[in-house]
Amino acid sequence: MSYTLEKQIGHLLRRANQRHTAIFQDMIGTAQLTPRQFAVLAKLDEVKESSQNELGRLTSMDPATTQGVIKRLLDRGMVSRYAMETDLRRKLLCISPYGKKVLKKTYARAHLITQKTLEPLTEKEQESLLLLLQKIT
Amino acid sequence: MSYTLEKQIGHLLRRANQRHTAIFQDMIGTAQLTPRQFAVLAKLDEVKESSQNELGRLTSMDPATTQGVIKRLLDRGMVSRYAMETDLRRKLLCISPYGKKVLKKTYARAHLITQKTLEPLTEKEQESLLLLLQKIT
DNA sequence: ATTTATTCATTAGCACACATATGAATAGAG
DNA sequence: CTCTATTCATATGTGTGCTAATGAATAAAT
Repeated sequence: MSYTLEKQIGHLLRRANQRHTAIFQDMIGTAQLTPRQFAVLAKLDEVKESSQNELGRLTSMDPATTQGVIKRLLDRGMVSRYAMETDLRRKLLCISPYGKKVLKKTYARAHLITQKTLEPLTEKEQESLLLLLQKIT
Repeated sequence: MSYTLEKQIGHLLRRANQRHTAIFQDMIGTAQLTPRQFAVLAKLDEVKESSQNELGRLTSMDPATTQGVIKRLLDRGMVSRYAMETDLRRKLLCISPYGKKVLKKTYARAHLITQKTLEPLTEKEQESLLLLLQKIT
């Protein structure tokens, strides 16, 4: 009946995620963005425009979660929303000039956060971990 | 300026965790336990008794989160709570007979959930992943 | 032995994350 | 060209997960 919580993949994934989130929180600085908010801004900067649900799919969030994240970014003026004439269900989203400005200042910090998270590993181990995680995704 | 969300450690950890949670949800069966609830029951079965905060530390949850998880397990009669005479701040927790019964029936499923989560990887890759995750924790 | 610091459990508030349901709008099949 | 199925955004409810604050109790230090 040996069951060791500390060696379970679920527990380890959760703890690793926990640590990364804490590092993110610590190092993200004055931008005051959450990991999800940053991911959405970065993706929106990449694709330029997108509907809400589509953006959620691009960042691996379900519609209900996406709605909340976008709402907070709208409230803070980092994202703009327009009605779409060709499809009245959709509302097109794009990053606002302010959102873009914040994002640009945050990329460097995001890089440092990634470094700090992977710090305990060698270069090869880092690549290996990313590869293995991609495989189970 | 190249920033690829899909290759970020944070994003990959989150997605891997997401997938594991979904598998857990799918396969946990009639016990209707969440990953956290199962972790707490398993740990409580291991240590036999513990205060709430201590149990939280053993399962990597902060006191506020622990409180909610324990409350739901208490409501469902899977955990019992006693006042502690030597330290009036603490309340001793232990798994109830019903909780133990549910837990025993769930261990096998937990094992299958782990297998399913790691399925895309070879045996060596699985060990490697667990090791790397432990290192960044 | 009194002050100070720490710990315990709880609460409030914010931010995901998911299931499920809704009404509106579009797309697909006959 | 209807009827049906799907998609879009939203809403509600539950369950983490965190910060910060609280009051009660214990431990540590002078």
